[in-house]
Amino acid sequence: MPSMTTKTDNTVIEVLKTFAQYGYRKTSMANLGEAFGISRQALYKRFRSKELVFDWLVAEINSFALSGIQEALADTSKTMTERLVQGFDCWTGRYVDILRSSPHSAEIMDSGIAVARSNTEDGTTVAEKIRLLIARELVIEGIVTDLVEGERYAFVMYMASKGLTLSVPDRDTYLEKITEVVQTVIEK
Amino acid sequence: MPSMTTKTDNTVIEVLKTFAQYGYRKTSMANLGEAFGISRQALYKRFRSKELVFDWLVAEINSFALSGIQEALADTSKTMTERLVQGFDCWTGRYVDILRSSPHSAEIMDSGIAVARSNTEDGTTVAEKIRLLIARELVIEGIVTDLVEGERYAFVMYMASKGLTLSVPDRDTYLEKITEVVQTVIEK
DNA sequence: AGTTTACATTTTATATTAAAAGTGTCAACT
DNA sequence: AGTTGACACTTTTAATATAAAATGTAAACT
Repeated sequence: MPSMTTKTDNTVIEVLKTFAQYGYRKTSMANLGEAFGISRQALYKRFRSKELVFDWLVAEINSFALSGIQEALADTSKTMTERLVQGFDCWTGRYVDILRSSPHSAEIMDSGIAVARSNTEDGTTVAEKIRLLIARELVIEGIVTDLVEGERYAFVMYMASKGLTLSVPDRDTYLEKITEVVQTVIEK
Repeated sequence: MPSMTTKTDNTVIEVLKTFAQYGYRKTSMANLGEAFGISRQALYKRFRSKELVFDWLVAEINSFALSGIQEALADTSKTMTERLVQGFDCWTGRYVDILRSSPHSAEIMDSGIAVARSNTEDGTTVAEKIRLLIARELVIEGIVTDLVEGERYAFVMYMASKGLTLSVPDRDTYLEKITEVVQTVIEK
């Protein structure tokens, strides 16, 4: 797991837990203050509204995913499968327990996805960015011959990862199954 | 598309549409009667309750998926990719438009999945049955060397299909993307 | 950067009703 | 197999008022 990005991360997890527990609508600024470990009024000095807290959360999750994938792919001491599994864990896996144990997961995911759609400066989504990173690494490692093929591989793994989040009961099972997926796709 | 199974199918689609439109809870026996093209009282002569209508719907969808996959895989005049795509369309693709246009899709899918979990005589789920059918065909076609590998391939495609249903706006896009997935997994 | 108390305002939650809609089952009829 | 109209009963919804909670901002203070 990435270490540079894990500093501010406890609050991210706490805030996500809060939204997951109450659902977006019923989460109050007081609840969120608790998640941040500060008072409601202090939270208002950081964020003018609940919506901005949520936007911040999505941005944090996306930036953690992006840097997590980059770190994971860069660790050439590990096998490609291990690197990809770690990357997918940073991207989605680490939230499986929180989201699966909540009845509001669908709502939270939906809102998150809506925000994440037009989230980067250059107009591309985070998912597209990550897919390109994976594709490049697959080319470098000689697993595929060109970027187009690499993006197809990344696409299949990403979609399977999405499907897994619906089927899997916890993060451990997610990691087990995403490993199977990655192996099946890249080890030929 | 399979023809033998398409006879009773219009009502299946209408009933699914009805549940998707109103949500399970707010769907009344009168609504369902309309979907069947009969009166409410006549519907009571076929099903004692709404729950039994829903169970019937799930059973119909599962049996259509199973026979659809079997028919699709049996058509050796087509390429393996075409056969698998047609199979996945019978399994999930054909419901994408209905479910995506409904705000109650998650609710309906959840209930459906719950029923489908313990649905076949031999204790296995429909998904497991279909995965085995695909695995067998992949072995026969020489795409994989053994059943275990075939099941892994089928698992990846199934999970990617699940992920697609969350990402894709309509059935046409689903078909386009599932084709890409199948090609990437089986054409090596 | 944070705390607490305080405030006017808006937004939800709760409780009580009466009206409406849905349930499940008749019988008589096509 | 289906229709319609009717039935007693239960569940949902709608309307209303009141209480409770959350919002957003401020000031004085650590």
